[in-house]
Amino acid sequence: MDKKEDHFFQKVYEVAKQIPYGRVTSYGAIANYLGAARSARMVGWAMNGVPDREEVPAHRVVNRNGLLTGKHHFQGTNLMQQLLENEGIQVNNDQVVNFKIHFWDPAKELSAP
DNA sequence: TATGTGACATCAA
DNA sequence: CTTGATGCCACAT
Repeated sequence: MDKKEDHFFQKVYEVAKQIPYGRVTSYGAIANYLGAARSARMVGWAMNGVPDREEVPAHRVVNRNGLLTGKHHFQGTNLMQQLLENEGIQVNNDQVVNFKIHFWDPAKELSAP
């Protein structure tokens, strides 16, 4: 029957988990892919509510400017940056270098099955 | 039910 | 150029 469920958060987790290695995306891009372009904030909110069984690489999700706005939510002070650099992504001053080069657009890469 | 909040995005001055 | 303010939607209390 009609079970709405939190398909919003669920979808965010799904998309985030589909982010390929060495790539990054923006909250707005995910929100746009979900059809809630104006709910970019909800994407970040979903990250804050990531269930333990959901392994979501939130460190691969940054804001529109490629700035690691959510790094404060990670353990340590620069864990998010370290994770990104560990994947070959250059980060300078809490900002992703060549962001558009590493940018991964779900609406384009996933582009509807 | 109403109020507050937030890991964004966009515009204006 | 920088800073401020607003909109937005879903969740929490």
